[in-house]
Amino acid sequence: MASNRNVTINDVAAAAGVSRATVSRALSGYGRINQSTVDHVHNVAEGLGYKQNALAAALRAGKTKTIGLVVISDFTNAFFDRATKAIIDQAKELGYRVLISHTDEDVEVEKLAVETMLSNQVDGLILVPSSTKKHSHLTPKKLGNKPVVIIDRKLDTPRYTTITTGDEAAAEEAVAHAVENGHVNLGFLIAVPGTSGFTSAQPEIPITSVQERADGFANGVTLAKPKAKSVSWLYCEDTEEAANAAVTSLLESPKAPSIIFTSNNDMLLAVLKVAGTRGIRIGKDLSVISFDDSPWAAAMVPGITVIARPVEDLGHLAVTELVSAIEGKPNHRQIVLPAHLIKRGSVAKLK
Amino acid sequence: MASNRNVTINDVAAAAGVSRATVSRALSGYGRINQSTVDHVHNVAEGLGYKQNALAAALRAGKTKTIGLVVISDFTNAFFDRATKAIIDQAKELGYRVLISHTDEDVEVEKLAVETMLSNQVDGLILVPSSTKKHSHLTPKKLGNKPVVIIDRKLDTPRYTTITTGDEAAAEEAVAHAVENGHVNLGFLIAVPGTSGFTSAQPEIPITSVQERADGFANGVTLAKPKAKSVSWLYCEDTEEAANAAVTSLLESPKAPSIIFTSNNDMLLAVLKVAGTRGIRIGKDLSVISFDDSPWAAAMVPGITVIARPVEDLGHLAVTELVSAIEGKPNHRQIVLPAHLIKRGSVAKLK
DNA sequence: GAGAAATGCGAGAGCGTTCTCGCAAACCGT
DNA sequence: ACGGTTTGCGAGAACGCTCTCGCATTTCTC
Repeated sequence: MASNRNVTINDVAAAAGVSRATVSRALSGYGRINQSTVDHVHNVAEGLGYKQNALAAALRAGKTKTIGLVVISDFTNAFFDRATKAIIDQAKELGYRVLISHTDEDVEVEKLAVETMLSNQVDGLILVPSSTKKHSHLTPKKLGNKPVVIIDRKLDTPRYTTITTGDEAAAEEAVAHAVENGHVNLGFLIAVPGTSGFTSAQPEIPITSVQERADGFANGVTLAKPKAKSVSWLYCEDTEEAANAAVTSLLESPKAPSIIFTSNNDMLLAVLKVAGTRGIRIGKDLSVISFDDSPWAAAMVPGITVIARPVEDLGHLAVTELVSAIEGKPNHRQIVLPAHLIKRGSVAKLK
Repeated sequence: MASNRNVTINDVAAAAGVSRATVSRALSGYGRINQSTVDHVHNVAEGLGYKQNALAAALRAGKTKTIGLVVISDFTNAFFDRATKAIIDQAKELGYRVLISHTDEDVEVEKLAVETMLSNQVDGLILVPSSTKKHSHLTPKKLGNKPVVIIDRKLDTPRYTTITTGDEAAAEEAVAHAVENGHVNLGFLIAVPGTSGFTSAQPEIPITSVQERADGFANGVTLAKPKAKSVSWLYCEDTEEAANAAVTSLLESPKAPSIIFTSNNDMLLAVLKVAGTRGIRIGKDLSVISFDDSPWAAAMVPGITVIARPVEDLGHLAVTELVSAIEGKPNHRQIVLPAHLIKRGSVAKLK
């Protein structure tokens, strides 16, 4: 049985015949030290299989080189996986590790997640807040005055660097595109966390990005040149069952839309599924435009016309901004990255 | 400007008029202590906004309550996101945090990732190893004798608890299903990391799960009752370009298959895309069965027949096993979770 | 009510680092 | 050759916590 204790800096010091301080200097590369000692210590350390204890180093130095990521996660993961991967990769690039926690759009879970992060002494936080308004647990004081970057959505009091995507303009563009193609019966299917089932009366939308999408759609309708004949709005719980029911109701309505705009991929899949079951052909009998691009939306026949958001750029930038703040350049920027329409085959040309 | 230092256990001790030891006892709930003191300390701690420094606690106690996850990540993320989420959630359930790192099927990256994990004193590791054979950096000694659970694939020397899915049997079943439906011209498209472009000669497959899929397909062919007329094998780099080229080559071959089996979703999407471009209808002109289920495979028209792997169960179980080992019940189990065929509409019934 | 047992708490060491301080030796300029 | 500067390194404190040990006090037992 091998010795169970890890080899520490003391062991290296003893073996190299120098002091702890010198070993630390040699390995961390700071202070005044002779190059030959550095080499010697390195060799001894390697020989012993020494690995720094990041915990002890962090405790002493007061920085962990770790950033906390508190993120939601929808069931098709259009945002979560891509953003997460981009964040982890860019963090690694800049010498940081990432601690990840989910909140399923639940404020209490979010509060706990943040506390765990702080307890683990993360150097900074990237947050996808679950609510625009309920963020009393996200004050600078409660966050230990650590750098914070908010992504994907905004808080109603803009206190931190925030990076979002230009969903409103893109939604508007999507409606214009539909109208240009002769669609005058428009359906909108908006996923709203906290809703139960679905409703046509607009509920309070706790997420700014979703609100912006709804606003963008509404603007698009207002601006439409040949005035839209019928417009149906449905606000829906973000579950498969509710989404399916909502789509069914939309298709069975007397004023059934010729095109449905969906606010995320969960809703899109419900449209695809229900339409498929009923023999309704996408891009012919029914058109659809959805938020968020994905490999499968591009590969389907016909390809789904989507509003693509630069999710990787967003994650990448979030880390860059955060690390810059951690390393002493605090700034509260409000960044909006452009989203854009990718036209594929899911919008039929009517008339 | 608020005091920048965090409130420590010393501050609580001073404010409560007791010793550090008592505060620790009160908050961590161990040792002999009066209930009224516990309450008092809790109140004071709360009043001061005390938050434990997990780093210091971990350093002293020798356990971090953190598990390291080293995982690959394919571009359609059929495995990564679902497994990751399941792992994080189950870890949280059991009181653990998760540190995540990617290896893009690169052994060197993997080595570095593992070292980072160890430096951060994770209590155990969950690994998706990038190579069956190259794992000299994964010896128990190099892993600090920490508990390890291998998932999704095996090492050639089974040293750790390993959880995989029964891909071979499921692949066999898939071929049988195709043959039953009259398919005798079979195409197999296998993604093999490390391959350049695509080739019909079987390269060395560094990943056991992929090897098992290939074996299962081969068994299926051997067992086929009405003997298969033509069988084409293509081994392909896991990139979009290579996959598209491979599919094109398969479709243009004189012995073009009536059904293509794909070893993952990346390959499936290539089939879908190329077929779509050429006006070939899935489930009619061309059939397809792929590994890994996903919401979109189910929602497409026709639905894609897939071999579904219990990815969430796998992640869940991995954490449970790992934590059990961390907490003193070391065991080296080899667990195989069943994969199963989900029949949807992408397999045409011929003649 | 006296001895034994149990209870509550403080002192202090130690986890593995980093980093300031100060001292000795080496180097410099004139 | 001598004061001054530079260079290299060791001593030791500190980061915030846990946990053993031992002492004082309370409670139990007959």
